Amino acid sequence: MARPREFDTDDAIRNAMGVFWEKGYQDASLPDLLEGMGLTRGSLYKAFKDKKTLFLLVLEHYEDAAVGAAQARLSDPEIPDGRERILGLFEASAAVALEGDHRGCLLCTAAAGFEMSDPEIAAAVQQGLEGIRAGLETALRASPVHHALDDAARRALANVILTHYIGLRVLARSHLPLGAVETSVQGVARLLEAQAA
Amino acid sequence: MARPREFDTDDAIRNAMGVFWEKGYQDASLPDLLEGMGLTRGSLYKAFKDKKTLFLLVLEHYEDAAVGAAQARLSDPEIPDGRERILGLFEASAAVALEGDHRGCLLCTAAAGFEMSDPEIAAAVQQGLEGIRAGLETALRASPVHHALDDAARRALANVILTHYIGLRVLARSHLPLGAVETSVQGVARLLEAQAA
DNA sequence: AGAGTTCGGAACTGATTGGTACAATACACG
DNA sequence: CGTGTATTGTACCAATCAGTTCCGAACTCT
Repeated sequence: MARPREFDTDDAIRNAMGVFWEKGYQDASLPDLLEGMGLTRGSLYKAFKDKKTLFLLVLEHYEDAAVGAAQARLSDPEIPDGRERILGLFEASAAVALEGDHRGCLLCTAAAGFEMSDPEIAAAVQQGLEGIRAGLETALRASPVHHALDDAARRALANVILTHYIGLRVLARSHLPLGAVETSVQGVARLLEAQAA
Repeated sequence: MARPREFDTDDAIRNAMGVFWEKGYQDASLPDLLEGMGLTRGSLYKAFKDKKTLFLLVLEHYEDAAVGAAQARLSDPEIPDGRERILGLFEASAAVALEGDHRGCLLCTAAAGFEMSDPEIAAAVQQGLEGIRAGLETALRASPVHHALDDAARRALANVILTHYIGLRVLARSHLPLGAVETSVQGVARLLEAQAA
């Protein structure tokens, strides 16, 4: 009955994700978003209400895309040993950083920022990180060394690996030449070498 | 020759550290700082030039105080086994978080933020984190299991533990009830259990 | 006591923040 | 081919940002 939208909503969210991913929630200004999304103020506020709502949509999309990809890798049946799936995830994370992609992980960056004082954003970030942890637990179930762990122990180990993942992603973002990114895979290997309790 | 300053510079920096620690560099507004430091705009700019310079002084102070305390713990001769020193550091970090102190680590928060695009801030943060790593290496030298490691292997292990430390501190700040803070000590214990290469 | 300086505090600046109001526009439907 | 409706783009808004200016007050030294 009226004029149709000139842009694709999903495209816009994808582009917004790029901006938020690079700059973080607070440091992505509205002009930044408008340029990255290729639309104007009026369109953005009509379609997405406000900056925070847009960010929540972006987090949702990130969870579908990036977290989903990680989960797929962590449950890949073509790699029978779950330990190798986890190592592969860390290798890939380190590799993109070493290739010059210093965006890190959108969720990890958000977790370190002041925007966590907003309960809705905090809930979305928590959900995403729990998705990664769930993927890690799936992989641990497929590890010959760890599959016999009880639920609590498996969850604890997944938490440890998740902590390591966050540290790696923060360091990847920081541009700091500490060498920790390069040796991160050794670290996870070390975590997985240790025998179950 | 003139009117003396009504505040102590070191006190002011300490108070500024409190504000930056809680809110982060970007999110600490000038009114926040003025209130926390108990002085007015004119005084602040006369004494500290600008916000960034003040933050660099705060980072310096943090390195002396917090990083210094960590290093002291990591080289404490009363704990002969360096592994226990490291575990103690993580226990303490987790404990303050579980007691409700969600400030995390000033350096780790800064490392995850956009302020790292400033080279002076990045350099100061790097120096602080390298201080922590140096402390970890010192402790590893006092570990019966690890003291025979060559320099590269010890440094790699220290990097791994540092990565874990950053992840823990970010999670402590995030308020997320992921359970990773509670089990973090297990994680480091796991890292230290593994035999040397 | 008087001269010389520095400090403290408030008013102000220009830029930028996220968000809104509204008019012009372009399309779908009848 | 017009009418109605949703989108678009621009101009605007108040609030806040870091930083500056300036004058009166307070103190030290002679």
